[in-house]
Amino acid sequence: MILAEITTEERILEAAMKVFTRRGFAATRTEDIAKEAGINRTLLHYYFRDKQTIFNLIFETRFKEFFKGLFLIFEADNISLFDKIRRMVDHEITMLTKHPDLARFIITEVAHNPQLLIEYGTKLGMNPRVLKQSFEDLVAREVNDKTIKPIEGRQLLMNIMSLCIYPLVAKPIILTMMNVDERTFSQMMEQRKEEVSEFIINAIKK
Amino acid sequence: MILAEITTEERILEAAMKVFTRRGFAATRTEDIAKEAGINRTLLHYYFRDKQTIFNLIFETRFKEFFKGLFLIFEADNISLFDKIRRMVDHEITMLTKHPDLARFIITEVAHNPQLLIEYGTKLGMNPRVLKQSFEDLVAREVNDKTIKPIEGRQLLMNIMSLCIYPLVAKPIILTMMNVDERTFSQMMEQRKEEVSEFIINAIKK
DNA sequence: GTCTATAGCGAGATAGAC
DNA sequence: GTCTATCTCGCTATAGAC
Repeated sequence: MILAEITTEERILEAAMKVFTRRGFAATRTEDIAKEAGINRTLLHYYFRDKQTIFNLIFETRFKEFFKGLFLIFEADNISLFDKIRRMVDHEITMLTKHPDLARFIITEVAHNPQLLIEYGTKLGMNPRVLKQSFEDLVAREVNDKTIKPIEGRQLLMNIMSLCIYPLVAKPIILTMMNVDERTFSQMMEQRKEEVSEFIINAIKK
Repeated sequence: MILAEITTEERILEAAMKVFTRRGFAATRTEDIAKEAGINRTLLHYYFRDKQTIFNLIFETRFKEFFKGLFLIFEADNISLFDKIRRMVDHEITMLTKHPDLARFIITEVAHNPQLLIEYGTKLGMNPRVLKQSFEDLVAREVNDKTIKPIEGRQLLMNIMSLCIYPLVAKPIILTMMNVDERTFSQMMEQRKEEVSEFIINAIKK
């Protein structure tokens, strides 16, 4: 039974993850977290000092989840641009489909407090400029070799991220506007894993 | 001097627009709005009953701003698919560059309360399904005529919206990650007005 | 219409019993 | 470790003077 034990601490973190990610810091009440965890609100303060402490733990975890896989693909060597795009698209859509509120959470919290991005980015050893540069250089080489149409690396990068991330960020709007249910939406995202890569490659190949 | 008069009521609405759009309902304090307007907090309650009342007024205005132009383009007849795409892209990027926090505001508030989309959509006489259908039919015809590669209308629509809206939604992240200043960012968005249309058209044309 | 003062309440945090 | 009771504070909203 020891393996099956879920400690109160874990229950709190699990619940805080759900609630913070769905509602954001400002709209979350500690009472919501306690209810979600099925525990008394006081226990939050016993295990973690205060709301902000719990939030910081959650944010770090989710921040890592959001960025880490992408940065690994950035760093990967000896991969063609097209394959890199395919990997990025597949990874982003797969990850965000599993965690539909994650992108909106990271974006809104960073918008409210841009310092978070610098702080946790540094903490995780990310150096955005270097990594972005590696992608931009790869694109520049392909443009120079005339294997793809002229495009700035940073514009292409924005296009890739947009096509993967936006549908999940805007999911609540899309569900209503397109009148689809959760199941159909999942199928559409599944379909995008293939189609978006090809869409991008068709857009840039000569 | 009468024309130059700005009433207290207008000042409050102007301030509320800024603060709500930047911070969202939950993170906004009425004190923030009062400070931004340069007035006493009590006056908010004199002119408008409470925080929620002000928010509703602001949300309706901003909701209209976000959706209206797009729906007019949807409805426009006798325009080729490619031209419709060009118009949508130009309109969305122009509008969102002017109001950089608007998309994030609409998305997060709707995510917290999906009923808003139905309520205000109906109020403004939008019927998303019909309008989306008109676009999907147009795409289906072009696919059928073999003038463009096979693609579902709703996937194409998502791609268009993604490429226009995401960079503005994620602006706070992009500024840091790409190490660009406000001015450079504006230039990048200006550049996108042309490039995104061509990117999409290249992706789907035969 | 605009201000000061204050009521009222919701939410975070703590004390202390068990 | 977990609970009940309570303190405190910040924020919304209102009363009432001017």
